[in-house]
Amino acid sequence: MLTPTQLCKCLGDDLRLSLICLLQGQGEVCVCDLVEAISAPQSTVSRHLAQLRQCELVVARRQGTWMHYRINPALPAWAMATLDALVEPAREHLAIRFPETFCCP
Amino acid sequence: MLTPTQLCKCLGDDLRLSLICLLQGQGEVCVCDLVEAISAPQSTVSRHLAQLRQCELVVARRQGTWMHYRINPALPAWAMATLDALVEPAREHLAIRFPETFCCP
DNA sequence: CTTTAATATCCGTATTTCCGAATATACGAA
DNA sequence: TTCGTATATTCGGAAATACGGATATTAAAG
Repeated sequence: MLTPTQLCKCLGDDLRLSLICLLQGQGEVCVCDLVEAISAPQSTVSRHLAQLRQCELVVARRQGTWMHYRINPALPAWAMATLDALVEPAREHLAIRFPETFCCP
Repeated sequence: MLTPTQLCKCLGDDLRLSLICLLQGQGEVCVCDLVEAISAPQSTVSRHLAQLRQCELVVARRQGTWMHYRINPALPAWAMATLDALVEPAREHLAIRFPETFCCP
């Protein structure tokens, strides 16, 4: 079960916080879009996504060879509130820009 | 200036999050009370307090030989909102208990 | 000026975390 | 089955972080 310390540890990294910013309010996003938006090596993005999954901050759905990630909708209220407080200033600070077109249907 | 990632990094540690829980809503608390409440070596507590000060999450006021710490009242709104979301569940998870009597006036 | 109490800093060590190339896996198409 | 694409995991090494005993600093008291 997700603890406050774990949540903060997850969010206390530029790359993971960027991933959360890209997912928050976007429904599902596939890995290739995340890799492109973050412009980091695929293995790095995948490793951080696994960590977010481990903490149950995100959930994944496979569709063929693609994996679609989204914020875990079953997150406890305090965790949701934390994301709500952080995502907007984080988007600014990390200069998050969404991909112009999403690669997966 | 405090960034979202920095804030999360600060809160992503049991001891530092415990300190924040002890300070939140309590006004000023002196180091000896924090050391007692957390029951960790004094040098450890002091080191983490320095880190929180460095990020401007807390401010300190000297009164004689004592140091009184409190949450930085000038924290940006998003940081305040983050603390508000996290402190209550963190108090439960970390089993924070306040000292019965405070040692300093 | 010396002592005592409260707090901060130093320092060597142990642990954790991060990275990305290489490799493995899962799946659909031919 | 074989190939190609998307994603995950492995691995060794580099960097950051945490620890706590010892020591330094600061200030009040005698």
